[in-house]
This record gives sequence, structure tokens and C-alpha cells, in this order.
Amino acid sequence: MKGNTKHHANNHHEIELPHGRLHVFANPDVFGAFEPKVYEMADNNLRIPRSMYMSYTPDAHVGVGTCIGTTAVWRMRDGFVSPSIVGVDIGCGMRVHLTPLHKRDIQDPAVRRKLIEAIERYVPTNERTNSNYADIDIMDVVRHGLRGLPDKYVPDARWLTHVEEATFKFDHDFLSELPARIRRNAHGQLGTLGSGNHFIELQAIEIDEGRRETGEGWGLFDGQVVVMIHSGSRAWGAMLGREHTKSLKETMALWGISNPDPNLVYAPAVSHEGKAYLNLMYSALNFAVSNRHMIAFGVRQAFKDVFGEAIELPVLYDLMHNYALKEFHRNEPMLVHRKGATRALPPGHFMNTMAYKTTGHPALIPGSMGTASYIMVGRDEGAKNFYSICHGAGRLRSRRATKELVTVDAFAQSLRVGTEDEILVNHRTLETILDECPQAYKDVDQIIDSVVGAKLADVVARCKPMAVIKGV
DNA sequence: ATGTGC
Repeated sequence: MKGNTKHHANNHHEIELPHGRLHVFANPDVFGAFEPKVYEMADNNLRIPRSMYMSYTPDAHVGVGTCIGTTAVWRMRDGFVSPSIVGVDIGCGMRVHLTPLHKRDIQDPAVRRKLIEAIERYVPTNERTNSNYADIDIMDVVRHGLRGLPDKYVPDARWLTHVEEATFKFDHDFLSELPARIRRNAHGQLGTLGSGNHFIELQAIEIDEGRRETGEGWGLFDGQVVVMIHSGSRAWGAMLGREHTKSLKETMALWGISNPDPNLVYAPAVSHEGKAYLNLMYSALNFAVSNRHMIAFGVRQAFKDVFGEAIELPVLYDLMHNYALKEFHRNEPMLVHRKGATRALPPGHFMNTMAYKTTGHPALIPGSMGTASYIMVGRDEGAKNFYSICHGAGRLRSRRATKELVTVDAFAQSLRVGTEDEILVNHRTLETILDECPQAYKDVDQIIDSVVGAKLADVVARCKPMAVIKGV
């Protein structure tokens, strides 16, 4: 399957597959470790007509229909949209809040335990539907995003401006096509964490010397405690994605379009089916950004409980890694799918939100529970990859394989349990979250090295976990 | 990822 490969400098590989060209950004070690199946998947995706561009970030791994780590671009006017390329965790993304605290302020495990307990009081992590915010109209949220939230839940203006997008505008008429049970099942989920790889972490940061000016300009300092949040659109996006994948399968059969991978579905962006999906996907993006906002609001309350009313947690940034966005590239409106890929715009780029126009915005990249996460910033050279970088470490092995292979003891050791710099976890036993252990993920430092070496982005700060909150 | 379901 893997055809001729042209290796460029800067970790950039161009692979000629039977149905088109795949770009891969990875250092030699990471590139060498890619499974053959990812090329088969890329080729199936390249069968979709009029593809303008397709690439893998170094964290790419096999997913349903399309690999996680894919950037796939079509022109708006004659291109395609694919629910399979977006994936079902629509709008999943990252958010970071700064604190005025130094890591020594929370070094005492008793303080961190208190914080974990307080956060769990405000952010439901176990039950599926028990939002603390019954007074928020979910339809306002999906229509207007952050601007659909009551004022009392917006602590300051930054919470509306330091985000990739506060409101995704779309044609609200398409909401009438929404199956009623999606509305029902998403009720009461706003501000809840979800499960799987979703988390809230308290981290201590180290600014990278090469980008100290950028970091300090953003309000970062060495040893600073930050809160990193990873969550998505919960049931709203999951059900929407599944619904449209199912109905598009039938529509494709009707149109006489087929793909060797039955899990890979797509429609012309201008068709009714394509437009319906795109518009409703934006409702899920509105839900997702609002969900992370309300999780952060809960975390802020928890910090006030522990450290007093005066403490504030300004938002650094909120951005996503699962979506399809209309973006202007190469003098044309394009539809850019990012499935497990993060936009990292460089300083001065016109698509940057106002607050980060001159510096470029923070690109937030989670590691795994026991390893560092990263705050990065895009470079001009990222244009060659439509400004996409990795979305995290990327899974190394499946949840099942992880549970068979890794012991609870090994997991505990990787969290330094029993030592004074133990990474605290909200779970009584590590057994319940064994499939999320660091051993389940690729080496994040290798992934970041690949991105930096490809000149797609620079590291601004490393964030080391001190406490982890996960759902089940 | 996720309404617990074909």
C-alpha cells in the first residue's frame, strides 16, 4: 500500500498512495513506528473526490473511518464534508486557566486533595447527567455558544475573547431536523466532564527559554500552577455524529457511491445532507466550548472555596481538535477537517482571535496522566500543513490491550505513588482508569520533537501534572 | 468519545 515516499528536510514526508498524496510530519523514529494500516486508511480517505490536501501529524493512529491525527481539506465550492473525518467526539478540545499560585503552594498533598474534592463538588465526573446549571437553556447554548450563557456565568470579558470561537454561527433552521432524543439526552450535561481521555489537571509550568518572551507576554511564569481541561460536546455531539454517519451510509448507497471502508461516509458540502451535517456540527461546537467554559466556572468556584473569594483564574485559551471549519486558505474558502489535530496559527496571522493577533494563540497539547503537556505557538512554516499540529501524545495501544498488558503497580509507579511528588488522582483505585495510564500513550516528547523539528510550532511551556481528575 | 445498545 505504501507507495513512493519523498523525504523532505524538517520531518516532512510525502507518500504517493494509489488514490493520492499523503503528507506525514514525524521525526524518523516516529515515522518508522507508524502501522501499515494508517496508509490503507489514508488511501480510502483519498478516494473521496477533489481532495485538496491530506496529512498526518506525528500522533496519528487508527480510528473509525479515518485516523486520529488527520488534516483533510476540500474547497468549499466543490468539496466534501465527512462526519467520519470529524469523528464522533465533535468539538472535543482543550482549555487552560492560569492561577496566581506557585507549585509550592499546592505541593502539600493535603491541599491538593482538598482541591480535588472541591472541584468534584462543582464538576460532576461520575454521573452522566447531573449538571449543576439547570437554569441554563441548552438550546440557547447550542444556538449561540458562549453568548447563550447567562451573564452570571461569565466572570470577565476574557472568557468570551480568549477562545478559538465564542459563537459558531449556523443556520438554526437545521435544528428542526434534530432527532428529539438528542435534545433529551444532552439535557443536564452542561459543565460535566465526561469519561475516557477527558480530564481536569492541575499542572506546574516551565517556560521554554526560546519562547520566554511569548510566554511571559501571555501571563505565564515559571512554577505557575495552571488548570488544563480536556472535554467535548458530550452526548450532543456523539449522538449527532452517529446519527449522521448512519443516515449518510444510506444516502451514499442511494447515490451509488461506495468506499472500501463502510465506516467512511461523506457528502458534497453543498448537498442538503452535507449542509445539514455542517450546520448541526456547529451546534455541537457551541455545546463543546460552553461545556468547557462551565467546567472552568466550576473549577473557579472550587479554587475560591479553598483559597478565598479573591482568587481569580483568568482563561489563557480554549481551542478544539475535532471539527471541520470553513477557513480561508490560498485565496479560497476551504473546509478544513481536523480529527485529532490542533490549529496553531503563527504571530500576525489574520485568523487569530483579536487577543492573540500579534503573538499567535496558545496551542494546547495534552500529554498523558503521568507525563508533560505542552503550550505551543504556531510558526509561519505551518502554512504547508494548513496550520495543523498534533493533538496530544496519541494512543500507543487499545484500551483492551492496555488492560491486558499494564499492571496497576506499573501505573502507580509512573504516577510516583508514595513519593513526595506523587501525581494525585481523584479515583480511589487506579484500576478503574487503567486504560488511561501513561503506558497506553506514545511518548509525547517524541511527538512534540516531531512537530518542532517540522517547524510547525514552537514550545512555549511544559506543563507537569500535579493532580488529575478523571471521569469513568 | 457516548445516549447504555444492534
